Amino acid sequence: MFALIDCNNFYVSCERVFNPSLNGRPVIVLSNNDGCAISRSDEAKKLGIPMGAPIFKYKSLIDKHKIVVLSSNYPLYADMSHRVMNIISGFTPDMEIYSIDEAFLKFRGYENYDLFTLASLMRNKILKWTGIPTSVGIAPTKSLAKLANKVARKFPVQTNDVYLLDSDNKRLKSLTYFKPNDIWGIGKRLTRRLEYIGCKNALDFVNLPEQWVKSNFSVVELKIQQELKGISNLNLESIKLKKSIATTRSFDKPVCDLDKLKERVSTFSLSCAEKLRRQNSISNVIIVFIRSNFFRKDLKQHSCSRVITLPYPTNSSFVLNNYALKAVEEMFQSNVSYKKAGVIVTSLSPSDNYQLGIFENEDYRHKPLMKIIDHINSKYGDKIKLANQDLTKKWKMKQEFLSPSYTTRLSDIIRIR
DNA sequence: TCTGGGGTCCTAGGACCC
DNA sequence: TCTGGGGTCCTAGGACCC
Repeated sequence: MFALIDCNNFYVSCERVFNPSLNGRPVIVLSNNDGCAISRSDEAKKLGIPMGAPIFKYKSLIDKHKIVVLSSNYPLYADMSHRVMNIISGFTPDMEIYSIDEAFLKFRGYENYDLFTLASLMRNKILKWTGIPTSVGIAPTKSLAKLANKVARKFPVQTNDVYLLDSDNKRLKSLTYFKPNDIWGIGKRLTRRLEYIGCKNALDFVNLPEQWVKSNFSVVELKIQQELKGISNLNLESIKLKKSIATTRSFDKPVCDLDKLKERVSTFSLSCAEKLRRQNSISNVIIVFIRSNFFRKDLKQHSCSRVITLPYPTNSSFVLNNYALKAVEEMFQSNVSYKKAGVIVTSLSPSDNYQLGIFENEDYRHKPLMKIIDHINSKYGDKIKLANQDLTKKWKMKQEFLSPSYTTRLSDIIRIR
Protein backbone atom coordinates (compact mmCIF):
# COMPACT_ATOMS: atom_id res chain seq x y z
CA MET A 1 0.00 0.00 0.00
CA PHE A 2 1.03 3.59 -0.66
CA ALA A 3 0.35 6.50 1.64
CA LEU A 4 0.33 10.18 0.87
CA ILE A 5 0.84 12.47 3.81
CA ASP A 6 0.15 16.12 3.21
CA CYS A 7 0.48 19.10 5.56
CA ASN A 8 -2.74 21.08 5.78
CA ASN A 9 -2.45 24.65 4.47
CA PHE A 10 1.26 24.27 5.07
CA TYR A 11 2.58 27.85 4.98
CA VAL A 12 -0.30 29.17 7.05
CA SER A 13 0.18 26.31 9.52
CA CYS A 14 3.89 27.17 9.86
CA GLU A 15 3.00 30.76 10.71
CA ARG A 16 0.43 29.60 13.27
CA VAL A 17 2.94 27.45 15.13
CA PHE A 18 4.81 30.56 16.28
CA ASN A 19 1.90 32.97 16.28
CA PRO A 20 -1.07 31.21 17.88
CA SER A 21 -3.16 34.37 17.67
CA LEU A 22 -3.68 33.38 14.02
CA ASN A 23 -5.58 30.25 15.03
CA GLY A 24 -9.25 30.34 14.09
CA ARG A 25 -8.77 33.46 11.97
CA PRO A 26 -8.72 33.73 8.18
CA VAL A 27 -5.05 33.88 7.10
CA ILE A 28 -3.38 33.94 3.69
CA VAL A 29 0.28 33.75 2.70
CA LEU A 30 1.39 35.57 -0.44
CA SER A 31 3.75 34.66 -3.27
CA ASN A 32 6.98 36.51 -3.99
CA ASN A 33 6.58 40.24 -4.33
CA ASP A 34 3.37 39.93 -2.30
CA GLY A 35 1.51 39.12 -5.50
CA CYS A 36 -0.91 36.21 -5.10
CA ALA A 37 -2.40 34.09 -2.33
CA ILE A 38 -0.56 30.76 -2.35
CA SER A 39 -1.60 29.34 1.00
CA ARG A 40 -4.95 29.88 2.70
CA SER A 41 -6.37 28.82 6.02
CA ASP A 42 -9.69 26.96 5.93
CA GLU A 43 -11.36 30.17 7.17
CA ALA A 44 -9.92 32.15 4.23
CA LYS A 45 -11.00 29.44 1.77
CA LYS A 46 -14.54 29.65 3.14
CA LEU A 47 -14.59 33.39 2.59
CA GLY A 48 -13.93 32.76 -1.10
CA ILE A 49 -10.23 33.51 -1.61
CA PRO A 50 -9.19 31.18 -4.44
CA MET A 51 -5.74 29.64 -4.87
CA GLY A 52 -3.47 32.07 -6.72
CA ALA A 53 -5.77 35.04 -6.17
CA PRO A 54 -3.99 38.35 -6.84
CA ILE A 55 -4.48 40.27 -3.60
CA PHE A 56 -5.15 43.64 -5.15
CA LYS A 57 -8.37 42.17 -6.51
CA TYR A 58 -9.46 41.01 -3.06
CA LYS A 59 -8.62 44.10 -1.05
CA SER A 60 -12.20 44.85 0.01
CA LEU A 61 -12.86 41.25 1.03
CA ILE A 62 -9.64 41.25 3.04
CA ASP A 63 -10.54 44.48 4.81
CA LYS A 64 -14.13 43.46 5.41
CA HIS A 65 -13.29 40.16 7.10
CA LYS A 66 -10.00 41.27 8.66
CA ILE A 67 -8.12 38.54 6.81
CA VAL A 68 -4.52 38.33 8.02
CA VAL A 69 -2.10 38.73 5.12
CA LEU A 70 1.50 37.51 5.34
CA SER A 71 4.48 37.55 2.97
CA SER A 72 6.06 34.17 2.32
CA ASN A 73 8.85 33.23 4.70
CA TYR A 74 10.70 30.44 2.92
CA PRO A 75 13.48 29.91 5.46
CA LEU A 76 10.79 29.14 8.04
CA TYR A 77 8.79 26.81 5.76
CA ALA A 78 11.89 24.95 4.57
CA ASP A 79 13.02 24.35 8.13
CA MET A 80 9.59 23.21 9.30
CA SER A 81 9.32 20.92 6.27
CA HIS A 82 12.63 19.38 7.21
CA ARG A 83 11.39 18.64 10.71
CA VAL A 84 8.15 17.08 9.50
CA MET A 85 9.96 14.89 6.93
CA ASN A 86 12.39 13.79 9.59
CA ILE A 87 9.59 12.48 11.78
CA ILE A 88 7.90 10.71 8.85
CA SER A 89 11.13 8.96 7.89
CA GLY A 90 11.07 7.25 11.29
CA PHE A 91 7.99 5.26 10.24
CA THR A 92 9.20 3.61 7.04
CA PRO A 93 12.41 3.65 5.00
CA ASP A 94 10.40 3.69 1.76
CA MET A 95 9.73 7.39 1.47
CA GLU A 96 9.63 9.91 -1.36
CA ILE A 97 9.58 13.58 -0.45
CA TYR A 98 7.28 14.80 -3.18
CA SER A 99 7.15 18.50 -2.33
CA ILE A 100 7.81 20.88 0.54
CA ASP A 101 4.67 19.67 2.33
CA GLU A 102 4.00 16.18 0.99
CA ALA A 103 5.54 12.73 1.06
CA PHE A 104 4.65 9.37 -0.43
CA LEU A 105 5.31 6.29 1.68
CA LYS A 106 5.26 2.64 0.74
CA PHE A 107 4.40 -0.04 3.24
CA ARG A 108 6.08 -3.28 2.25
CA GLY A 109 5.58 -6.21 4.55
CA TYR A 110 2.99 -4.40 6.63
CA GLU A 111 0.27 -6.98 5.85
CA ASN A 112 -0.30 -7.66 9.52
CA TYR A 113 -0.37 -4.02 10.53
CA ASP A 114 -3.37 -1.79 10.88
CA LEU A 115 -2.33 1.03 8.57
CA PHE A 116 -5.09 3.32 9.74
CA THR A 117 -3.79 3.19 13.30
CA LEU A 118 -0.21 3.56 12.14
CA ALA A 119 -1.06 6.64 10.08
CA SER A 120 -2.98 8.19 12.97
CA LEU A 121 0.03 7.63 15.19
CA MET A 122 2.28 9.34 12.67
CA ARG A 123 -0.13 12.23 12.32
CA ASN A 124 -0.34 12.76 16.06
CA LYS A 125 3.41 12.63 16.48
CA ILE A 126 3.94 15.30 13.80
CA LEU A 127 1.28 17.49 15.36
CA LYS A 128 2.76 17.14 18.83
CA TRP A 129 6.39 17.58 17.83
CA THR A 130 6.04 20.36 15.24
CA GLY A 131 2.53 21.80 15.59
CA ILE A 132 1.75 21.08 11.93
CA PRO A 133 -1.60 19.36 11.16
CA THR A 134 -1.55 16.74 8.38
CA SER A 135 -3.91 14.47 6.43
CA VAL A 136 -3.14 10.96 5.22
CA GLY A 137 -4.54 8.91 2.34
CA ILE A 138 -3.69 5.23 1.99
CA ALA A 139 -4.42 3.13 -1.12
CA PRO A 140 -2.98 0.47 -3.45
CA THR A 141 -1.50 3.00 -5.93
CA LYS A 142 0.03 6.47 -5.74
CA SER A 143 -2.80 8.10 -7.69
CA LEU A 144 -5.40 6.46 -5.46
CA ALA A 145 -3.43 7.51 -2.35
CA LYS A 146 -3.67 11.06 -3.64
CA LEU A 147 -7.39 10.64 -4.03
CA ALA A 148 -7.73 9.06 -0.58
CA ASN A 149 -5.87 12.05 0.82
CA LYS A 150 -8.50 14.31 -0.74
CA VAL A 151 -11.21 12.31 0.98
CA ALA A 152 -9.47 12.73 4.36
CA ARG A 153 -9.05 16.44 3.75
CA LYS A 154 -12.65 16.90 2.62
CA PHE A 155 -14.18 14.96 5.52
CA PRO A 156 -11.82 15.53 8.47
CA VAL A 157 -14.44 14.83 11.13
CA GLN A 158 -15.73 11.57 9.63
CA THR A 159 -12.25 10.25 8.76
CA ASN A 160 -10.18 11.65 11.62
CA ASP A 161 -7.88 13.02 8.91
CA VAL A 162 -6.85 9.54 7.73
CA TYR A 163 -8.58 7.65 4.92
CA LEU A 164 -7.81 4.05 4.08
CA LEU A 165 -9.01 3.25 0.57
CA ASP A 166 -8.77 -0.53 0.71
CA SER A 167 -11.77 -1.88 -1.16
CA ASP A 168 -13.22 -1.61 -4.65
CA ASN A 169 -16.39 -0.20 -3.16
CA LYS A 170 -14.49 2.69 -1.55
CA ARG A 171 -12.54 3.23 -4.77
CA LEU A 172 -15.70 3.56 -6.88
CA LYS A 173 -17.37 5.76 -4.27
CA SER A 174 -14.38 8.14 -4.17
CA LEU A 175 -14.08 8.26 -7.96
CA THR A 176 -17.77 9.08 -8.29
CA TYR A 177 -17.53 11.84 -5.72
CA PHE A 178 -14.63 13.77 -7.26
CA LYS A 179 -14.46 15.73 -10.52
CA PRO A 180 -11.89 14.95 -13.25
CA ASN A 181 -10.04 18.10 -12.15
CA ASP A 182 -9.49 16.56 -8.70
CA ILE A 183 -7.41 13.75 -10.18
CA TRP A 184 -3.66 14.08 -9.69
CA GLY A 185 -2.30 14.90 -13.17
CA ILE A 186 -5.57 16.08 -14.73
CA GLY A 187 -5.56 19.85 -14.83
CA LYS A 188 -7.89 22.57 -16.04
CA ARG A 189 -7.33 22.09 -19.77
CA LEU A 190 -7.78 18.34 -19.83
CA THR A 191 -10.84 18.66 -17.57
CA ARG A 192 -12.41 21.02 -20.06
CA ARG A 193 -11.87 18.49 -22.84
CA LEU A 194 -13.14 15.65 -20.65
CA GLU A 195 -16.27 17.58 -19.76
CA TYR A 196 -16.85 18.30 -23.40
CA ILE A 197 -17.07 14.59 -24.15
CA GLY A 198 -19.35 14.04 -21.19
CA CYS A 199 -17.11 13.05 -18.26
CA LYS A 200 -18.81 14.41 -15.17
CA ASN A 201 -16.72 12.70 -12.51
CA ALA A 202 -13.41 10.89 -12.12
CA LEU A 203 -15.06 7.51 -12.67
CA ASP A 204 -16.23 8.60 -16.13
CA PHE A 205 -12.60 9.31 -17.01
CA VAL A 206 -11.48 5.91 -15.70
CA ASN A 207 -14.13 4.22 -17.85
CA LEU A 208 -12.93 5.79 -21.11
CA PRO A 209 -11.32 3.35 -23.58
CA GLU A 210 -7.57 3.20 -22.87
CA GLN A 211 -6.68 3.52 -26.55
CA TRP A 212 -8.68 6.72 -26.79
CA VAL A 213 -6.95 8.21 -23.76
CA LYS A 214 -3.52 7.34 -25.13
CA SER A 215 -4.09 8.76 -28.60
CA ASN A 216 -6.04 11.84 -27.57
CA PHE A 217 -4.01 12.73 -24.49
CA SER A 218 -0.71 10.92 -23.90
CA VAL A 219 0.89 8.00 -22.11
CA VAL A 220 0.94 10.09 -18.92
CA GLU A 221 -2.85 10.18 -18.73
CA LEU A 222 -3.04 6.48 -19.65
CA LYS A 223 -0.84 5.63 -16.69
CA ILE A 224 -3.01 7.73 -14.39
CA GLN A 225 -6.11 5.98 -15.68
CA GLN A 226 -4.63 2.56 -14.93
CA GLU A 227 -3.50 3.70 -11.50
CA LEU A 228 -7.05 4.76 -10.70
CA LYS A 229 -8.22 1.26 -11.66
CA GLY A 230 -5.90 -0.06 -8.98
CA ILE A 231 -3.05 -1.12 -11.27
CA SER A 232 0.15 0.29 -9.79
CA ASN A 233 2.21 2.03 -12.46
CA LEU A 234 4.08 4.64 -10.50
CA ASN A 235 6.61 3.71 -7.88
CA LEU A 236 8.37 5.79 -5.25
CA GLU A 237 11.09 7.87 -6.81
CA SER A 238 14.41 7.93 -5.07
CA ILE A 239 16.10 11.20 -4.31
CA LYS A 240 17.96 12.19 -7.40
CA LEU A 241 19.67 15.18 -8.85
CA LYS A 242 17.64 17.86 -10.54
CA LYS A 243 17.33 17.65 -14.30
CA SER A 244 17.00 21.38 -14.71
CA ILE A 245 17.63 24.38 -12.50
CA ALA A 246 16.00 27.77 -12.87
CA THR A 247 16.11 31.27 -11.47
CA THR A 248 13.30 33.47 -12.74
CA ARG A 249 11.72 36.63 -11.35
CA SER A 250 8.96 39.09 -12.05
CA PHE A 251 9.96 42.71 -11.71
CA ASP A 252 8.33 45.11 -9.33
CA LYS A 253 8.32 47.78 -12.04
CA PRO A 254 8.52 47.19 -15.79
CA VAL A 255 12.02 47.30 -17.29
CA CYS A 256 12.55 49.08 -20.60
CA ASP A 257 16.29 49.52 -20.42
CA LEU A 258 18.67 46.95 -21.92
CA ASP A 259 21.37 47.45 -19.29
CA LYS A 260 18.92 46.93 -16.46
CA LEU A 261 17.60 43.81 -18.09
CA LYS A 262 21.12 42.53 -18.61
CA GLU A 263 21.90 43.13 -14.95
CA ARG A 264 18.91 40.98 -13.95
CA VAL A 265 19.72 38.15 -16.34
CA SER A 266 23.34 38.27 -15.21
CA THR A 267 22.28 37.82 -11.60
CA PHE A 268 19.93 34.98 -12.56
CA SER A 269 22.60 33.15 -14.52
CA LEU A 270 25.06 33.41 -11.62
CA SER A 271 22.41 32.07 -9.29
CA CYS A 272 21.88 29.11 -11.62
CA ALA A 273 25.64 28.52 -11.76
CA GLU A 274 25.84 28.50 -7.99
CA LYS A 275 22.92 26.06 -7.68
CA LEU A 276 24.64 23.84 -10.27
CA ARG A 277 27.85 23.77 -8.24
CA ARG A 278 25.90 23.02 -5.09
CA GLN A 279 24.55 19.79 -6.55
CA ASN A 280 27.86 19.05 -8.32
CA SER A 281 26.39 19.30 -11.80
CA ILE A 282 27.40 20.91 -15.05
CA SER A 283 25.02 22.12 -17.72
CA ASN A 284 25.21 21.76 -21.46
CA VAL A 285 22.20 23.89 -22.39
CA ILE A 286 21.15 27.28 -21.11
CA ILE A 287 17.74 28.82 -21.79
CA VAL A 288 17.12 32.53 -21.35
CA PHE A 289 13.70 34.16 -21.62
CA ILE A 290 12.30 37.66 -21.31
CA ARG A 291 8.71 38.69 -21.48
CA SER A 292 6.38 41.63 -21.10
CA ASN A 293 3.38 41.83 -18.77
CA PHE A 294 0.75 39.72 -20.48
CA PHE A 295 -1.96 41.00 -18.19
CA ARG A 296 -1.59 44.37 -19.88
CA LYS A 297 -3.28 43.78 -23.20
CA ASP A 298 -3.04 47.51 -23.90
CA LEU A 299 0.77 47.46 -24.08
CA LYS A 300 3.00 45.99 -26.75
CA GLN A 301 3.61 42.33 -25.99
CA HIS A 302 6.89 40.52 -26.48
CA SER A 303 7.80 37.09 -25.22
CA CYS A 304 10.96 35.44 -26.39
CA SER A 305 13.36 32.70 -25.40
CA ARG A 306 16.71 31.40 -26.60
CA VAL A 307 18.00 27.88 -26.18
CA ILE A 308 21.78 27.82 -26.35
CA THR A 309 23.80 24.64 -26.55
CA LEU A 310 27.14 25.37 -24.92
CA PRO A 311 30.42 24.34 -26.57
CA TYR A 312 31.20 22.24 -23.51
CA PRO A 313 29.24 21.49 -20.32
CA THR A 314 30.07 23.85 -17.48
CA ASN A 315 29.05 25.33 -14.14
CA SER A 316 31.35 28.33 -14.42
CA SER A 317 29.59 31.58 -13.54
CA PHE A 318 31.59 33.44 -16.17
CA VAL A 319 30.82 31.14 -19.08
CA LEU A 320 27.10 30.87 -18.31
CA ASN A 321 26.87 34.60 -17.72
CA ASN A 322 28.46 35.41 -21.08
CA TYR A 323 26.06 33.25 -23.06
CA ALA A 324 23.05 34.50 -21.11
CA LEU A 325 23.98 38.13 -21.82
CA LYS A 326 24.45 37.46 -25.52
CA ALA A 327 20.97 35.96 -25.63
CA VAL A 328 19.40 39.02 -23.97
CA GLU A 329 21.09 41.36 -26.42
CA GLU A 330 19.73 39.34 -29.30
CA MET A 331 16.18 39.23 -27.98
CA PHE A 332 15.74 42.71 -26.51
CA GLN A 333 13.34 45.08 -28.25
CA SER A 334 13.63 48.72 -27.35
CA ASN A 335 9.95 49.69 -27.29
CA VAL A 336 8.79 46.97 -24.92
CA SER A 337 8.35 47.04 -21.11
CA TYR A 338 9.62 43.76 -19.73
CA LYS A 339 7.96 42.31 -16.65
CA LYS A 340 9.75 39.03 -16.16
CA ALA A 341 12.95 37.27 -17.11
CA GLY A 342 14.63 34.03 -16.27
CA VAL A 343 17.51 31.66 -16.82
CA ILE A 344 17.15 27.89 -16.90
CA VAL A 345 20.08 25.50 -17.12
CA THR A 346 19.37 22.01 -18.33
CA SER A 347 20.92 18.92 -19.90
CA LEU A 348 22.78 18.39 -16.63
CA SER A 349 25.47 15.84 -15.83
CA PRO A 350 27.78 15.14 -12.88
CA SER A 351 30.63 17.65 -12.69
CA ASP A 352 33.31 15.13 -11.75
CA ASN A 353 32.72 12.88 -14.71
CA TYR A 354 32.35 14.45 -18.12
CA GLN A 355 33.69 14.62 -21.63
CA LEU A 356 36.40 17.24 -22.08
CA GLY A 357 36.38 19.40 -25.19
CA ILE A 358 39.42 19.12 -27.47
CA PHE A 359 39.85 22.77 -28.37
CA GLU A 360 38.11 25.02 -25.92
CA ASN A 361 37.51 24.51 -22.25
CA GLU A 362 38.13 27.31 -19.82
CA ASP A 363 36.39 25.48 -17.07
CA TYR A 364 39.47 24.08 -15.41
CA ARG A 365 40.78 27.59 -14.90
CA HIS A 366 37.55 28.83 -13.33
CA LYS A 367 37.06 25.89 -11.03
CA PRO A 368 39.30 26.92 -8.11
CA LEU A 369 38.04 30.48 -8.34
CA MET A 370 34.40 29.39 -8.22
CA LYS A 371 35.18 27.29 -5.17
CA ILE A 372 36.65 30.27 -3.34
CA ILE A 373 33.78 32.56 -4.33
CA ASP A 374 31.18 30.04 -3.16
CA HIS A 375 33.02 29.62 0.10
CA ILE A 376 33.23 33.34 0.81
CA ASN A 377 29.64 33.98 -0.23
CA SER A 378 28.24 31.22 1.93
CA LYS A 379 30.27 32.30 4.92
CA TYR A 380 29.83 36.07 4.77
CA GLY A 381 26.67 36.52 2.70
CA ASP A 382 26.75 37.35 -1.01
CA LYS A 383 29.79 39.62 -0.90
CA ILE A 384 31.39 38.76 -4.22
CA LYS A 385 29.59 39.77 -7.37
CA LEU A 386 30.38 40.51 -10.97
CA ALA A 387 30.92 44.15 -11.74
CA ASN A 388 27.85 44.31 -13.97
CA GLN A 389 25.58 43.19 -11.15
CA ASP A 390 23.50 45.48 -8.98
CA LEU A 391 25.82 46.37 -6.10
CA THR A 392 23.40 48.63 -4.28
CA LYS A 393 20.70 46.05 -3.43
CA LYS A 394 18.30 48.10 -5.45
CA TRP A 395 16.41 44.97 -6.50
CA LYS A 396 14.59 43.87 -3.45
CA MET A 397 11.57 41.68 -3.27
CA LYS A 398 8.41 43.26 -1.93
CA GLN A 399 7.78 41.58 1.44
CA GLU A 400 5.67 43.93 3.49
CA PHE A 401 4.18 41.38 5.85
CA LEU A 402 7.13 39.15 6.64
CA SER A 403 7.20 37.12 9.85
CA PRO A 404 10.45 36.47 11.76
CA SER A 405 12.69 33.50 10.91
CA TYR A 406 11.78 31.85 14.19
CA THR A 407 13.79 28.70 13.69
CA THR A 408 16.72 29.70 11.51
CA ARG A 409 17.99 33.05 12.77
CA LEU A 410 19.33 33.44 16.28
CA SER A 411 18.05 36.99 16.71
CA ASP A 412 14.51 35.92 15.73
CA ILE A 413 14.04 33.23 18.34
CA ILE A 414 10.91 33.73 20.42
CA ARG A 415 11.41 35.04 23.95
CA ILE A 416 9.29 33.67 26.74
CA ARG A 417 8.64 35.88 29.70
C1' DT B 1 -1.24 50.64 -10.24
C1' DC B 2 -0.88 45.89 -8.35
C1' DT B 3 -1.11 39.07 -11.06
C1' DG B 4 4.98 33.77 -8.07
C1' DG B 5 8.69 30.40 -8.63
C1' DG B 6 10.64 25.94 -9.52
C1' DG B 7 10.09 21.72 -11.31
C1' DT B 8 8.67 17.27 -14.54
C1' DC B 9 7.30 15.00 -18.77
C1' DC B 10 5.48 14.76 -23.52
C1' DT B 11 4.72 15.98 -28.50
C1' DA B 12 5.35 17.83 -33.09
C1' DG B 13 8.08 19.39 -36.62
C1' DG B 14 12.42 20.38 -38.76
C1' DA B 15 17.13 19.34 -39.88
C1' DC B 16 20.32 16.25 -40.16
C1' DC B 17 22.71 11.40 -40.57
C1' DC B 18 23.54 6.81 -43.27
C1' DT C 1 4.85 10.81 -64.20
C1' DC C 2 7.15 8.17 -60.79
C1' DT C 3 11.60 9.80 -55.25
C1' DG C 4 12.76 5.02 -48.86
C1' DG C 5 13.45 3.73 -44.20
C1' DG C 6 15.25 4.20 -39.80
C1' DG C 7 17.38 6.87 -36.82
C1' DT C 8 19.13 11.20 -33.61
C1' DC C 9 19.06 15.74 -31.96
C1' DC C 10 17.19 20.30 -31.45
C1' DT C 11 13.60 23.77 -30.64
C1' DA C 12 9.31 25.40 -29.22
C1' DG C 13 5.37 24.83 -26.89
C1' DG C 14 1.91 22.57 -23.95
C1' DA C 15 0.26 20.39 -19.85
C1' DC C 16 0.74 19.22 -15.42
C1' DC C 17 2.44 19.41 -10.26
C1' DC C 18 3.17 21.95 -5.57
